Amino acid sequence: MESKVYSAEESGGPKGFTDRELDIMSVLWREGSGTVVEVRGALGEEVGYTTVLKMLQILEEKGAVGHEREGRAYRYYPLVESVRAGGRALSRIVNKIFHGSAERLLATLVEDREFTAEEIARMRAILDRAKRRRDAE
Amino acid sequence: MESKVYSAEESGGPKGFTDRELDIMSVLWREGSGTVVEVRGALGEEVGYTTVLKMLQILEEKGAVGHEREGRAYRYYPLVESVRAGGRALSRIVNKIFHGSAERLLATLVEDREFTAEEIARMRAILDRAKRRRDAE
DNA sequence: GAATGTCAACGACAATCTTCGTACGAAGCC
DNA sequence: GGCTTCGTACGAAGATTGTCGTTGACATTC
Repeated sequence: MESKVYSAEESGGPKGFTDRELDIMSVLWREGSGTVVEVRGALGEEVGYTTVLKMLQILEEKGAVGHEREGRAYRYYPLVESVRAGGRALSRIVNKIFHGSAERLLATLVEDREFTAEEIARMRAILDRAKRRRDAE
Repeated sequence: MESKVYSAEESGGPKGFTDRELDIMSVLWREGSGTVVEVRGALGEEVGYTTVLKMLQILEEKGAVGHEREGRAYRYYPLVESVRAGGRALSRIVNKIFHGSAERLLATLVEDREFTAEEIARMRAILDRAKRRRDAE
């Protein structure tokens, strides 16, 4: 058997993803894994097969994904969690664009989108939970 | 007199900023404006003068900044608002990383940082305001 | 076993980004 | 006038991204 997941070492710098890279990571996060054909399909087949393959190879070199053999093809898996990537991206935005103010980020977020009453309630619940956690210390 | 602000046309695609570009935009947003020397100073002088100048010229070509003459030097101004850039960056993250769920984004945000009671209160106020605005329609 | 189809690997290519070195012009100084 | 200094403009070099075409290895099918 040979279900080992090959991957490049996740060395020093976990930089952000470019647009195309993010497209591909988004598919892998959503679906859990994917072959080249599957990822390309999820992207609407607007890019060539070899392009998707190349991007996956680049992402693998960066340590963002790994692969294992599945029949004749490779199945790729994300190696960085979406939440961690999201956290880094958010940090960057808060610091560089909103000058460290998460409030301003939230204000922009709620201004740009329409939320249902339920969504707002759940977001409040998230804050309340954070507050209780904070107060408990 | 010649206080006109020269700028490239802000044509179609206002894409995101790369890391270095964001560094520079961040300075301009925070300070309001800056000469090459000032921006470079704010960046800790870790990059060469001509590098900063070049980046500003590229940003100008993209329509992100404009400049006017000040003595012998140029003073650069941001032409895109930080809030708009932030909104675009947030959209990208919500869609590609959090699969469209602003709640999950918020959850990640509050998990990654420590907030004071006041901050949490103000963030709740932001949500309450959004809710009232929503209910009023 | 020859043709066809599937799939990864390799390498090429253009487009950025990021970094500067060098050149060039204008202002001030001696 | 000539020198130095301050500042921009130009262009080049290396790295990375993103796009494929082509090739070659295996399987499948006739």
